[in-house]
Amino acid sequence: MELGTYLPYLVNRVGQRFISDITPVLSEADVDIQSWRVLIALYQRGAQTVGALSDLTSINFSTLSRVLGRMEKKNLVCRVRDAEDARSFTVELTANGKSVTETILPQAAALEAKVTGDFSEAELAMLRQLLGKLYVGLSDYSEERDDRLAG
Amino acid sequence: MELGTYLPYLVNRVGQRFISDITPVLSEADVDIQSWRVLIALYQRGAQTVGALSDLTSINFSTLSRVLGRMEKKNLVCRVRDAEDARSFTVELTANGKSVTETILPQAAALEAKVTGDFSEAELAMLRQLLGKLYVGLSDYSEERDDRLAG
DNA sequence: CCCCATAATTTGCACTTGCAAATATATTTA
DNA sequence: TAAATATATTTGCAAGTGCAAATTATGGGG
Repeated sequence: MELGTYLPYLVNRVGQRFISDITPVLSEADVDIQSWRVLIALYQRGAQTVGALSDLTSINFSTLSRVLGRMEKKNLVCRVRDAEDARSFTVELTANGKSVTETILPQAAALEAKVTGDFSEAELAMLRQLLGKLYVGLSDYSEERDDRLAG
Repeated sequence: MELGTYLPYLVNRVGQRFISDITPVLSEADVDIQSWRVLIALYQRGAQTVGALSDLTSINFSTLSRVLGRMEKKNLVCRVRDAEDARSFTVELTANGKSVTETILPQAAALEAKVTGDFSEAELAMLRQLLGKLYVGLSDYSEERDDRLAG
């Protein structure tokens, strides 16, 4: 096996670069990378329970709980008891959170456009599709493993 | 912009899944995810300086320094002063490190094979190529930014 | 109505992380 | 050749992280 063909390596390397490239933009807005993930998720998918948000962002439950704590302090989100199931909290963007997101979003989009400048539309579509398909494969694998453990 | 087309989101999600899927295998061998990255890099590319290893693995310098500390304690790697430049250390796999890597590697390969079971060879090749291309785009962007800062 | 099993979220704790400053060595300069 | 500058790596510190245990709340059976 060669490093340059090892998928987790290729994926991780790109992920890290994305983080270091977006970090200066985020610092400007005093938002950390995890909070940014939460902001986009909420902005694009609307209010969510903590659990749903954890699925959506791939941020660990307890970590997310603390990320939300930080975000609440900065008045980016608020947590309200879910009306239907009082065990859950519904997390929603505050007006300020929405506004901060709308400040960062165009810069993030510009970054994405810039770094994919050499891609054709077809290549971009293909990359997105393949990443989606890979995610499905990985998720199926996780579920199989969990089922095995559960008996 | 939609979450499902936002590249950093798609990439990060896949990266996280890879981590959670490989973690049980690594725990078995008492190796953490960062150490695993270092092990593969050294195994496939041979001994490296700390700096080269940081580039190769995308692990932050100071973090890597401590990861190497842990790995040394577990007798996975050793650091020797570079013969040509005594500022550098050369990091090399120990016999034990090599053996641990060879235990994990087939399982990691099997995981990759399993999660890409639905991919054609062409799709796999395409995915790797596009991730490589994206990495180049991201790296060019980082360099431009650094140049701008440097004046 | 109360108890128990279950589910959603948070917290305690020990450890990891990244930044910036410190250390160690190399190279250039005057 | 001593001082100044540059490069490679490590460390101090203040957060951030994940696991497992604790907390808060639901819903069904007695």
